[in-house]
Amino acid sequence: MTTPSGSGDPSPDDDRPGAGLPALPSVAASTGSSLAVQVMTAVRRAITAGEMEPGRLYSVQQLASAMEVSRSPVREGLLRLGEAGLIRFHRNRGFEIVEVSPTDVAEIFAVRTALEVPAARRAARLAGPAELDRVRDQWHAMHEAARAGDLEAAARADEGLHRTLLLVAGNAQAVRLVEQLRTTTAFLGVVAATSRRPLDELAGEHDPLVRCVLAGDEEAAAHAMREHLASTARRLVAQALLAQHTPAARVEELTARVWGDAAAGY
Amino acid sequence: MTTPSGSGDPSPDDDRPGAGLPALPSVAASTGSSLAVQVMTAVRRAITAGEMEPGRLYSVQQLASAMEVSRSPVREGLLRLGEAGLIRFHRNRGFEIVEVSPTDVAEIFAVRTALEVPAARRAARLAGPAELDRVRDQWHAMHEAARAGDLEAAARADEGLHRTLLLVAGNAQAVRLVEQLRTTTAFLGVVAATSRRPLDELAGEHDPLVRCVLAGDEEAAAHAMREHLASTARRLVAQALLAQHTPAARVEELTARVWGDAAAGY
DNA sequence: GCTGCGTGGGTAGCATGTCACCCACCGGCG
DNA sequence: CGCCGGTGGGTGACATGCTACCCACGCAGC
Repeated sequence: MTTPSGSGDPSPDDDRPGAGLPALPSVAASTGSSLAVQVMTAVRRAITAGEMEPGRLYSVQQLASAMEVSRSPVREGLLRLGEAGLIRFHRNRGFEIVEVSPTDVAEIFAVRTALEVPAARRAARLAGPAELDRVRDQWHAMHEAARAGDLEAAARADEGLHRTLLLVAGNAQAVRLVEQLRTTTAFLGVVAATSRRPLDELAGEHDPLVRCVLAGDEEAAAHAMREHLASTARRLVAQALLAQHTPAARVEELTARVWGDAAAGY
Repeated sequence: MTTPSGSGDPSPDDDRPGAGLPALPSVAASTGSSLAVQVMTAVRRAITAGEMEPGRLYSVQQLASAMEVSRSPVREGLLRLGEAGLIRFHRNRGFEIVEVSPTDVAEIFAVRTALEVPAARRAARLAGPAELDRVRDQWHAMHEAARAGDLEAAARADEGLHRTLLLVAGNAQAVRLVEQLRTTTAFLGVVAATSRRPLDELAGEHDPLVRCVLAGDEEAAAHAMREHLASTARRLVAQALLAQHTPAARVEELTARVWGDAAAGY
């Protein structure tokens, strides 16, 4: 049993599709939820960790034996990832990691701008004391995580902050959609954060936004959110261009093309 | 084999969960794609047709035998529907059709406004001759369908028109998200269209929008799109309120609460 | 040496078996 | 008469068998 790749056959050409696949983080420990979502998490982490790369074909059977579960939950989790656009299935051939293109990133942030800028404006107006406390808490948590260098915690706090603002604005659908978009750009973000050192900077970027929301200044909050998202977009688009081996210029041009009058019109 | 429910046992009490389930439209004919998506389509149609109603518990086994396929593709399709929010699973008890709440509808249209109004503006500016032709074609198709009283065709043309405008605006992610939101409100729309007679009216509502886009008048196109979406939102929110047996008032108040300054700010 | 075709390995998709679990029902006990 | 624990049916989740299908490789023919 175990993985069939372990049968002492170190064939020199590991270039054929799906030969290597370094032992995936066994899914064993986390008993919190269904196996399918554990598989989703594991695959996402494997992608961010660079253990699975785009352009290569993997198979359900392969992952299943690597994770020591059956094919059913693996297939289920992968299908859900596929629906989210993270992987793509090729009928009877396997699936591959979808490379997030710079255009995708720019589009995603255009959408997020359209949704989150008005949300920030509304949050500044509508937030009650309890909600403001929650915003403050997550803000502090983010700075805390940044100081400790804890990437994952910082990402969680960042997500929580944006989520809270959207919730306060009162649109649950927008919360859902933004969260969905976020998972697509997530690994890019992690890679970007590890390759550089903008953790403090990233946390600090939220400061004006949070301050404006706490002060109830609607227009300033909207402006701060727009600036924050634009900054993040530039960073991640550049990262995506880099990952594609494109001569990492054209960042401004790409974001401008997709955004257009967004920055002015919203 | 076949369905076990056909074993000549017309027990009089069909009130227990999931007893009835009138023979679902067998999924046999459409061989275009995987069984799972055929199941999704079939279930959606069953919901719109009123063959499956909210508040009642159904099961995978039940649907599988009704459609004469195995449980695997049914389960797969249902999970995807669940992720989209159309159905909700109750652990070890079955699943139920989720009733689309008026709040959901209002939120969905708030999001669509945020995305589609700028898209209309950009489409008016960026559309080339070929794209304008396509817009025109779909517009004509919609009027044609309205004249013929073909609900489904009209809905397709409507969707195609909005999709084209978003595509012209250059944001594929927005296309994807709007399409996703659309499937949620789809059955409500169908019900609304059948119960009243606003097919011509609905088609005519697109006229100013299309004209402005064709004329390249950005601001007018944006304004027309906003008006169109607001009108549709009012209609569907009212419909949702009606479906919930709520004293169908408060339409304005609900949309205003969710939209807030959206109508002014975008 | 180059091209066309058969063949085999591997894959996704579907069908079916199995299990732990939850809830409704029911009979006995207080 | 009301509460309460046993029990059985039904469910989702997972494991596994099976099949049509696609693609790469290799061999025969030119």
